[in-house]
Amino acid sequence: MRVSREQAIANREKVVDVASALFRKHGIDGVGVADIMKAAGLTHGGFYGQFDSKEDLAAEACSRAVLRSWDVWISGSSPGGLEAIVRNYLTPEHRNDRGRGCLYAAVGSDIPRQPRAVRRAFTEGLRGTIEKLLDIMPGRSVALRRKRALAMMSGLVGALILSRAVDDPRLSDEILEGAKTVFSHFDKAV
Amino acid sequence: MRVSREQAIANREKVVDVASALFRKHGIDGVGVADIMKAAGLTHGGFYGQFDSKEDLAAEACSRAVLRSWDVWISGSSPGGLEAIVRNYLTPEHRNDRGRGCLYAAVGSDIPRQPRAVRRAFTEGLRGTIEKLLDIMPGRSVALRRKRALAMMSGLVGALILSRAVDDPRLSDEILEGAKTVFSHFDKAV
DNA sequence: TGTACATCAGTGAACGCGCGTTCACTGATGTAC
DNA sequence: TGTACATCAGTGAACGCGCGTTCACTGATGTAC
Repeated sequence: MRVSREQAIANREKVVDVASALFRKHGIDGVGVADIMKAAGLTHGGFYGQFDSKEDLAAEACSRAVLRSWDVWISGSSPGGLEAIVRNYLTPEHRNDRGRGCLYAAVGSDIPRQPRAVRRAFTEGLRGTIEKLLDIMPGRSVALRRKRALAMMSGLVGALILSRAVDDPRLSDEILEGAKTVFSHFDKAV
Repeated sequence: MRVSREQAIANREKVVDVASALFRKHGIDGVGVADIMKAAGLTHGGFYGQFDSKEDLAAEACSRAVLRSWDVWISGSSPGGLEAIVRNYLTPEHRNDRGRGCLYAAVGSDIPRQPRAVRRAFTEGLRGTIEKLLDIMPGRSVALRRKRALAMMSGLVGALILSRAVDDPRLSDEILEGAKTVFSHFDKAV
């Protein structure tokens, strides 16, 4: 059943989109090629006509996941600056919606075990996000602003990961609240 | 080949120890029961004489991983207080040695996908660590000290996860350094 | 203390299952005349 | 514009493999006399 060239391109896009959500929700090793293709409305056999391997798709899906989340938050939180980013990032909604949330928090501790291409995609995404955070970070020198950007990134990602890992909803909320309070104006220290 | 009762108990301990390291190094879903038993010097068939399931072992191994890392760091960093904990936690050695490092950073983003018993073990471990961090955290009120403890925990775990995920050694070192600088005296803010 | 037997920790083959990947095939699309 | 054929996106069965788990078995340990 051949389809038109545009349809084939649209199908490929759909697969990457669906994969970018499923990988974040269930982990890269937690979803199969067949699951992804099924969620995209296709059968698994056609996968290797579009991608070299699952690893190939994972790298592309990671790049896209970064673009679809962080880039939007940073420009979308623009008027409020850093405080607005912290407020938008550390919400119960973000915690509960892994599939559309931050890639770094969703698969962070899996990445060291992933193949090179996936790690590279993650790294380049993170590098870009840090760069953008640096642009709006206050501080006397670039070096200090960069340190703050890296620390803030760590704090946000860590808080989201722990709030998702924890089994107790009260502790989970507390983690989000604590991190929100502290990181909202942690740039006044140091 | 029956062994003595003490030997059997020692073997079980060995399995939990080995599992606690392998789970941190390769992820809970990244090591098989056979791998663990082999590393403990046994064959995989005997596993179910000692444990109900892989999940059962994973929960026990997580509890042990917490006791063998955080409890030691907190009491071991005692004279230097918080600053010493930050300094000891955010080192290249800790980043490079996942098997003997912090459980929260090693498997944090996998935990939401783990069975209930494993999540509970993680949660109770984290709750205890937070409590101990709270005891040495400065601040006017308990509520503030608790918020700081939660935020510091998030910052440390997030920084270690990102420094491990990243493919570029320079960026990785930078993350550790940035977080160390900021979190060493972030309690002076807020 | 020594012997005879029951117990049970550990062995290794086997199971069912889901995974990533391959492949012969199908039939609508794209192209050449 | 219409027809005949080549192309190739997508199908679904099949592959080899590793996983968690089960089970009949082994033989040293523990126990009863």
